Amino acid sequence: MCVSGVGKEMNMNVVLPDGSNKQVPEGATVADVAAAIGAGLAKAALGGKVDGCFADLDTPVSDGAEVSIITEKSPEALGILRHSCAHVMAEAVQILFPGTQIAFGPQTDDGFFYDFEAPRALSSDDFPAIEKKMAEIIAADEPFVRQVVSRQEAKEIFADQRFKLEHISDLPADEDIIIRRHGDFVDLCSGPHLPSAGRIGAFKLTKLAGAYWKGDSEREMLQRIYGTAFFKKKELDTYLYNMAEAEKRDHRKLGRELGIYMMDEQAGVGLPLYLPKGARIIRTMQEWLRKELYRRGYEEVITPHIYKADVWKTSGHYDFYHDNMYFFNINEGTEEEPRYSEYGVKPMNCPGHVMLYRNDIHSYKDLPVRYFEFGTVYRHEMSGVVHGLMRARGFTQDDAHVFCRADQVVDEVVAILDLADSIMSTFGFEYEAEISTRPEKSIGSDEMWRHAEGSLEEACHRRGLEYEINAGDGAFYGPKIDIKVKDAIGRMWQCSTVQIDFNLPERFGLTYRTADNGEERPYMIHRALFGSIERFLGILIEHYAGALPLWLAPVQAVVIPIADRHMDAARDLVGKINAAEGRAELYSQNEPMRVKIAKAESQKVPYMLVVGDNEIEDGTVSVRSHTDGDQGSMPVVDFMKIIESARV
RNA sequence: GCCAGUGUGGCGCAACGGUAGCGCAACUGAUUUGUAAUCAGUAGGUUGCAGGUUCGAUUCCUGUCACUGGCUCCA
Repeated sequence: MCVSGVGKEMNMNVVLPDGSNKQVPEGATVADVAAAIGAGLAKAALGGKVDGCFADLDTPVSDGAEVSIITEKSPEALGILRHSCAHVMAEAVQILFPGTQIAFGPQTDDGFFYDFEAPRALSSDDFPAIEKKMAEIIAADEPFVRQVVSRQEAKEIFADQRFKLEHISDLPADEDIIIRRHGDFVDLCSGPHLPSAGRIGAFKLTKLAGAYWKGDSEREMLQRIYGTAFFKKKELDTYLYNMAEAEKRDHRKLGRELGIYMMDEQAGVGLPLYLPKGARIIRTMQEWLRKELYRRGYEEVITPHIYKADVWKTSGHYDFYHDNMYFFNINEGTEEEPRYSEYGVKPMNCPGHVMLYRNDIHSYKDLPVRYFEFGTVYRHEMSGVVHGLMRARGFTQDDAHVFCRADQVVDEVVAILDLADSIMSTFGFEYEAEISTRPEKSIGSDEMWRHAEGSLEEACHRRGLEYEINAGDGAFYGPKIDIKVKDAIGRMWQCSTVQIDFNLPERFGLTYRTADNGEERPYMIHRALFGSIERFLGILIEHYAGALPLWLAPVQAVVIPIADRHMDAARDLVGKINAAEGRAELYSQNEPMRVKIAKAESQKVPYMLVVGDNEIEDGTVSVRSHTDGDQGSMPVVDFMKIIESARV
């Protein structure tokens, strides 16, 4: 602690987060401290106890208090701004639509939202009016005032706000109730908030959506308004620009423009049809992975797309997954004496692999058994959730099941994580991992869960893979590791999943022979690393904005003859590239070269090869790269090396 | 499944209570072309679908299907 003050006035000492001290005049308030430090916002401790909000700027600071400072640059500052902006929005909505019931209004990763139940349905046409009112509120620059009230007082204050009343009754009885006033608006909210609304530099309402009260689909649906806010207008502009750019990468748009896949209303919802280029990419992905899997001790299997309903009854899908499955009946008797059998289209590949395992007796010495399959599955997803290739009703998993002994689980999971990492780095992705643990409703003993969860964690540690714990979010049949990858606009999509399953080995009665000739149940590990090949492709398209790397590009090069007399030489070059397992196309249309260049560029083809008099004479080719532009000419043999280097 | 919005020729868009227009693409012809789109011409839609209101609807209303955003879901 520092000693005394200087000068005539009595000074006190406050402690800054870095441990240094600051002299402030006696009687200084939180605001004074903030000003003395030159901080935009300050969170001051009161008498040594951090209060956790910004609003009480006029609260005096005591000698020796610890002060933490939040400036506009602090990581939490933007969230505080946005949450405060949510209050401002709720205030505006209540003014414009008296009688509106307000629910919750938190910050999000890139903005904020607030849930309302307005007297009439809101629409985005109301945004300009709401934004105008918000601007007025912000211009008035009133402080957010924190207040601690009793439960009874709170109930009176929120007498006409039924969601707030419900929330009050959910709060622990011994807890103080903190409310926040801003002008005439009052919210049940502990903060923290900005000192005053005027600090909101720029905001914009972005979208209107429905959201269930408390996230419960059994409860009423409210209207949610999303917005975003920043300290500076320029930051908002940058954000909006980036969002617009991201939209251009949407795989649904690029999928059409680049001829990758299509949807047909007549075909049905969520059933993509792959055009030649899309098929090409998917096969390339599969070939790459197949080689990798063979190298890593997997065996490929092929299983049917449909099974008799009995299989699904044994697996449990018939009862627990019925609504998501396609079932049908077929007459296996005669017209006179019909005998109907029920079949189900597979929503997962597990039962097939389980039956393959069950086909033989297994020794403890034979384990692990690793079966993989590019298994196309169909799930009748709810109509509102389908989303291009990311969430379809028919898709192909790079599915595998590992049957192993308890003592092999960690090694197997380590190997899977290693493969997952290899995939992600090969395709150019960063990823996040999380472990989901035992949910409330689950099967299996405590012991099994402990071992399984411990194994997953240990495997992550061994790989040096950081993970978050998603408590209680595991499947009912076992814990899992999920790996998620970001799409163009920052949405996270689950790709890889590694799940331990206590259920199917039990239901299908899987066993292996132990060293002492006993019978033991094997562990079963489900894993899919692309997850869904289609989803992975969707993310890939967005990640590369359609310009796939050479080894994945469906067309690696287009050959452009300058005039008709160069056509034969151009055709020869295409043949040569394709003979070397490359993928080239001839642009033979009667168009000027620059038009062909333009078309190839818009198709994001990695290389454009120009063949004219000079090239034919020299045995060269003029190379233009999509990423780097005109490269001048090079001997054909040199370009062939580039193509060969991209072989899977 | 729920909430809100949208639905016009292959694609991207315009119009709007009075019998739909543009660009790209397509087709035909000309041009034989040297690094991001040559010129001219032709054809193509009863405005998702079904009802209703109206003298008359693509435009208004209802239902339905699909799509978009979000919620819930993704044993």
